[in-house]
Amino acid sequence: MPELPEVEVTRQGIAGPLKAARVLAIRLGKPLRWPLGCPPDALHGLVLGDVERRGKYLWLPLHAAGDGAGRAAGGGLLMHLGMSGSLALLQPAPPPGPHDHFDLVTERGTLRLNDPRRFGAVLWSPGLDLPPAAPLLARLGAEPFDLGFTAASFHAALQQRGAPIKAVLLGGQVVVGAGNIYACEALHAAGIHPALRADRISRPRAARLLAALRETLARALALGGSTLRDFSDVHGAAGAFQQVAAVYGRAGQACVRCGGTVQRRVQGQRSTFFCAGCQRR
DNA sequence: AGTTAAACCTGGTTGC
DNA sequence: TGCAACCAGGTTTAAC
Repeated sequence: MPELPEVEVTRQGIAGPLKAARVLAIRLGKPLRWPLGCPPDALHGLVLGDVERRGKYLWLPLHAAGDGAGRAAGGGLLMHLGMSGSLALLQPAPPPGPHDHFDLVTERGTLRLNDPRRFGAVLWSPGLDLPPAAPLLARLGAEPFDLGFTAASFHAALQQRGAPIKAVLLGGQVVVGAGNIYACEALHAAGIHPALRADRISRPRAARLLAALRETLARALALGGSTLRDFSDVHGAAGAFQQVAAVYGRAGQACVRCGGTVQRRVQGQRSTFFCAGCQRR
């Protein structure tokens, strides 16, 4: 499910309610991508701080109760929603279903991860800048809404890449946040062919692509993300972006901009949707 | 080094 | 109706 907008919608839904909540218990379901990395009991009594997002990861800081400015005790949970994960904040929490694989029970509700495909992850790390979290985040590129990330730096990074621009966007080593839906949509909005080599994109077109990516992600965020199958926000509400997608999932239909036919092709073992009429190499 | 395939899983849809 | 094949929002790991 989740690309940056869906993860950010999730973060915004849980950050306020969980702030300063004390952990009462952990419940584990079937295995996720990695083991938790600590005994579940070790989290009892820890208190949640401000939930952060890095790329498509969520970071839930946890510190010892009554730990004012003293010890650097604690760490946090690094969470990823994988392909089919979503978080819900439940109060009270009903009995877990067959795809509910992680519960963080707090005094202010239960944060529950539902993930049918189990590509998601919940990982304890003593710090965001320490293993095992650090090596996972180290490969990530710039945050798309970071004001320090400019068209010039985007263009410079693209110059180092010989892969198709669609693959570069998906890879997340230049800029994070775009998954298959928003990579397709941003490229369409920018009028760039998905198979164009990244290092052949001119400075003006790179600027246009960065602007298109930001607009696409911001619009999706405003619409609560995309719900293709099973994504929902923490209150169970579906996103609406998929209803306004220009190319994603629209193979064979008319391009909303030029009237051409939207094509589907497989690129790096992922479906790419684009319009050959108005997306140029 | 850098790109491409395989792997991790389940479930829904499509087609014979 | 049954069943096989294919498809799906992601990322790591192994193989060219």
